[in-house]
Amino acid sequence: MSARTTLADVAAAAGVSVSTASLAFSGAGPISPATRTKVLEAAGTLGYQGPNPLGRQLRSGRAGIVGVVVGDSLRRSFRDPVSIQVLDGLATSIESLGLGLLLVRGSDEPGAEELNPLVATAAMDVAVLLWGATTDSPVLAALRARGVPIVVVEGRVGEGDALIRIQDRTGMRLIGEHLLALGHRRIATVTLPFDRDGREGPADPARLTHMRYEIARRRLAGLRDAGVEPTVVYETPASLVELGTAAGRALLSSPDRPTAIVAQSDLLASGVLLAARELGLSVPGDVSIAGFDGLDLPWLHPDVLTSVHQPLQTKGELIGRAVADLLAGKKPRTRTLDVSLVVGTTTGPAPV
Amino acid sequence: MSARTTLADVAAAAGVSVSTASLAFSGAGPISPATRTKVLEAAGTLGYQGPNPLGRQLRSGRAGIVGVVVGDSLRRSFRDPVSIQVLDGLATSIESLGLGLLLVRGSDEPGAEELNPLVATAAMDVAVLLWGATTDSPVLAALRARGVPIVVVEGRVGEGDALIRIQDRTGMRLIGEHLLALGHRRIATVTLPFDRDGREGPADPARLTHMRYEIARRRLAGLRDAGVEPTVVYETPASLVELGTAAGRALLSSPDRPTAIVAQSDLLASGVLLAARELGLSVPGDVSIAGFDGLDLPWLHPDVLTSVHQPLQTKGELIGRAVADLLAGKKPRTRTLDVSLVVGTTTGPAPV
DNA sequence: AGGACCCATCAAAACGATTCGACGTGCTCC
DNA sequence: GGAGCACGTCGAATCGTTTTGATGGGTCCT
Repeated sequence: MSARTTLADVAAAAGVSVSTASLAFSGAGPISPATRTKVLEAAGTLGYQGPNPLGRQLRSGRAGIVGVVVGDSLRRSFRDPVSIQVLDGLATSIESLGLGLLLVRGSDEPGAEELNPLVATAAMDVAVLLWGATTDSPVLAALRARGVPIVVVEGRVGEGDALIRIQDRTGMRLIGEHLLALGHRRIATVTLPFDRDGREGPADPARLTHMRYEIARRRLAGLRDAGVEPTVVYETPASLVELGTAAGRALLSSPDRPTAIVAQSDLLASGVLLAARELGLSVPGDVSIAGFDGLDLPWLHPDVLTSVHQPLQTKGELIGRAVADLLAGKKPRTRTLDVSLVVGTTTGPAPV
Repeated sequence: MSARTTLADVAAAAGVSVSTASLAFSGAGPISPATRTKVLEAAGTLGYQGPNPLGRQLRSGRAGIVGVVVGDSLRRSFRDPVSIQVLDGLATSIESLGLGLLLVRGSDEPGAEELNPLVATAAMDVAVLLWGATTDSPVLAALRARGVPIVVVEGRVGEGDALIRIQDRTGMRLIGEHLLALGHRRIATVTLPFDRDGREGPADPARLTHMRYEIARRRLAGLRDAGVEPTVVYETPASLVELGTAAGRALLSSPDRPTAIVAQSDLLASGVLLAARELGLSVPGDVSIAGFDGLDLPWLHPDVLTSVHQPLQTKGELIGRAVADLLAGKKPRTRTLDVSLVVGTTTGPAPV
């Protein structure tokens, strides 16, 4: 018990060489069933639990680990069911590849104050940047310097990184067209953060010109693609219900109240919906509300959000496939997933 | 680029021995500032990004990784904010120890159909079983066979495992006393799963006798400690809002409607609350509702659940400390965290 | 001036496995 | 009956680092 039993011990006990014992476990290479069972029996009596992963890893040069870099606080990152579902798909996907999932907090502050040392030192064969990596992210730089292959999700991709994303611009265009067809003309939008400075409130034109995060930018552009010019672009610092509620209160109690509000996430949209209920407004009678992501939010009952569904589970699996491709030495590619508009109970004809 | 540069290369370039180069990086042992910078410069020009973790790990015998075993599906496990917050606390805590967090799916089906191979093969220095491990869990058995030190959270502990838990029995007693003091006599309870068979609905006495999961058992016992004998014990297969709603509908539309409902989690309680609203019942006028965990649920606005607060973040940190202790070779202990009753807007005097 | 230290450096031995090439067998085929 | 072949086994090298014990030169003390 004190000194862990090693493959050499097992080999000695079984009366074979270390290499043969190794073959008995790995199954690679020819070995007679007789010796194989002999080795396995010896392992059994010695309480040997299979080859030490550390030794195997060093020799093979592979850690068997995929580093998943999430936002600086897990609590904040995982408060959004979107992340969870993607992570779930990813986990099952890479598990079937025999890989483990290392969770790495990684602030992408370009000030590079203090980079999580794990990013630089932890053993990982591939890294997945789960949200909106920006090109100036120090995490990205550190990983690239280490030569770790990178999969970026919904961000801006650098040379040689794989990218997985959805058609969010198209999705938003669909919502815009849907609302226009219903006769809406005064449409406001509640957006995801433009930048990491935590700004909250209506964005002035100047702020709209340089948006750091791709997601907010693309989704806003999608709305414009439909020909919708939002009366107000209300920015939030995170995708949280309470921030949606705050935005909803502000937008819905203004004198020139919009007839429709499009939020860039379902969590924000549900906040807006709660604000509308709170103000005694009928949805969609007085105001239509649409979101993005296609989450299942039971506590919104009996309402069902009109939203753009993205295949979150599939997204995770696709990330897993990208990981496998990179490990196999294939060239990194960009894959874009389809989305679909699903009309719920929260959008209807514009009030006359 | 093809063959990764190694410490030996750096040493050669700097004109020193490998051991000296190692010292330059690790900082252990004496080394002159001059040679140190010389080595670091050589590393810089060669693009060497510090010692290969795999080599270091093999030599030191430590992977620098804590395996966190969660339920069989991340999506289901992390749907509850409770888990997220604990994980967040744990992540920051072990990060400060310089350790990484390996997420491992682990079904604890005692049938042992197919154990996640990661449990048996992945490199980890300590394992944390995040929810309600039962003593017959094959995951537990596999880890113990490997000789991996184990921290169990809210489960039944085996010999030699550390255990972190909260005073949930006391917490439930507090809720029971609170309701009794308000004059409630017909009190029903909505519970977490007793077992993993997915049963849903009122539990008959037979079922109450063998409850596999500690949490449900202890929380139910706490209510009884207060002298409350629930009129109905409504079991749910998971801590989900919609299951709470279903339970609430059933309990609140029955002829001998209870005047108070205690749920074993805030998510369940909020579901019950939604059901009450749906049925047009006044809370707490017609029925009082209490939960457990102390979550911040903004979408319940303007209601605030009466609940027992448990220090989730602290819990995560405490798990981290237990991990550190085990790594330092200290003897595993059991730590129990305090809880406190926080009265919200959802409980009031029993209707006359 | 000589001996006792001390400090920086180095060589070599782990750490635990995988894998390549070599080496015997025992068999088949001509 | 001899040459060739396939199969199973083994020895040795290798992965990249850390760490221990030894070595050498310099400094300080007596």
